[in-house]
Amino acid sequence: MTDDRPRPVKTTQTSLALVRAVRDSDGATLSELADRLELAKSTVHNHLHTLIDEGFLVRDGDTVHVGLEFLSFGEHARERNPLYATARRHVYTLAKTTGHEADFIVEENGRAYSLEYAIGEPSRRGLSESSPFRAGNRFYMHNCASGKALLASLSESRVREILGRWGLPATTDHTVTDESDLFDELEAIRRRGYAVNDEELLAGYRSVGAAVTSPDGEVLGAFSIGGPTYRMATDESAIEEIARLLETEISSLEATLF
Amino acid sequence: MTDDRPRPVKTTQTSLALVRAVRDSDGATLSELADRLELAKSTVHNHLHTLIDEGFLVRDGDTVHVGLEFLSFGEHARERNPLYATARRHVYTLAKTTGHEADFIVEENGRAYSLEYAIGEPSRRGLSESSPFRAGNRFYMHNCASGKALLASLSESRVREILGRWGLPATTDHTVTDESDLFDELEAIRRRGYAVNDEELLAGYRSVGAAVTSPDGEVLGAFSIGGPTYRMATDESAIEEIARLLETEISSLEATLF
DNA sequence: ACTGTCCGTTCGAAACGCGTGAACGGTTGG
DNA sequence: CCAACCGTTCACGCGTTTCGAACGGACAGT
Repeated sequence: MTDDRPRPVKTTQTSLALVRAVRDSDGATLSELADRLELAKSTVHNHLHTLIDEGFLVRDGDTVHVGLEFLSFGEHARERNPLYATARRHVYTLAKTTGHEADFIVEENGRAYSLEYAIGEPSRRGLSESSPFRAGNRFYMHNCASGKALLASLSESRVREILGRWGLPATTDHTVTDESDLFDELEAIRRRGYAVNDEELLAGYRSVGAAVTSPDGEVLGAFSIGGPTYRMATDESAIEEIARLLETEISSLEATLF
Repeated sequence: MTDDRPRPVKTTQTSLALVRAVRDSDGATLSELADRLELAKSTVHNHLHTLIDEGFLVRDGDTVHVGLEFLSFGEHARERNPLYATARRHVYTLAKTTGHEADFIVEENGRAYSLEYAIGEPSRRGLSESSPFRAGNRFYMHNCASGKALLASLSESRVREILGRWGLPATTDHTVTDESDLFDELEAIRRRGYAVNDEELLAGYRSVGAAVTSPDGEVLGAFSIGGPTYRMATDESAIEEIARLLETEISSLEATLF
């Protein structure tokens, strides 16, 4: 499934690798990129200029940045999701009522993409302390609460397909990396109705997630509520309370899907 | 300035052309794309599969769509703008208080990109009637209100550079297509403090825009308020009222820039 | 002023890989 | 059961990308 059976277009791949590198380093110079990707400067030069010409990159002096042209495509992809407009509102109310962080994610190509994200009480945070999360973030399915909630609603064959494609990479030492352990947990999630992520994605971050399913049983996405461990209590009752909140919010959304 | 002095990477260009075609047709099949771009099916096949493999396109049966991978880059580009978080709130309040459509745009590479967009009273609209606008939209500078407001705040040389790069294409028969006419209008905009777009972008759409400038005179972006002609009155006083609203909102924002 | 070093840019030459078109297998509908 | 559509595969030849070396400009140290 991972095979590039059709001959991959290498040139496009290097262009995209450049764009990724630019985003990940939050702005980079031509030489930096040539070093990092082990390409000749002239090669990078040509790629950068075509990407700049197309609007996907912007130059600011000697450094290049990700261009706003991406926004048009990103918004397009996001709004293609029929649930986005409503889910968005639910994210805001969840964040506001809990005071924690809330987001709505969907599965695409075996990965979890955050379509909307909100913080409940930014006033509590120092200005320098910004969240590592934002809309558009891509996660693995097995190490975040909403991802696990989604997996629990998918068929076993689909889950195996996804795990086969992406594996179970560990991002902390709490990450579940054993496939049968994960299947056990998915079973528990189905019983409980919600999933918990206890520092499995990011040390010091805890969250609770639950999936949205359409009347005909199709899984549409998942909401999660989370925050730093010092604000998200670990005891059963606190978790339960958040889960209950999620469930009522989700069932009110599901009621509109007739 | 428009020259592709450095050899453009054609392969990347066709990949991007494919992605554009997919977005513009809101999902397309391989054969459609091959027809439209006059490429061999095998060529399109290879491009699509690498783009899918990278997450920038998604396949749904025989049709491909824009992938959520774009969202990550789009959000990155958007949040790189230091004004985005605050401007966003102002867009919402402008939309709410006026009941019209409001947006915040910035200039990049001589084009105007909408960073945030909101509708005041969606309840008035039929569900099928959705706005042609959304965040991420890219406009020419000369035929939208905020674009003209931005041009009016830029140096003449920069304006000439932009017009030289992109021209003054007409999108309706109200579009200003003569360069000296436009310069006259920019002068008027500087006097008045705001710009008006009277069906110059889109027939039946009217809007008012004004620019945000930093304390040291740098132009940071522009807000606009607009709507269908049947809701946006054309008489002087109504326009003036909206302009005044814009100005107070903008000066409250500018006050926070110390 | 001169040198060293960094940046991006240009250019010719060489090989690699992209683009092609024809043929294939699968599915749908007449 | 054939026709028409879809996406897929493959070998071949040309075009493009890639490279490295040389260039010019900006800047800092001496």
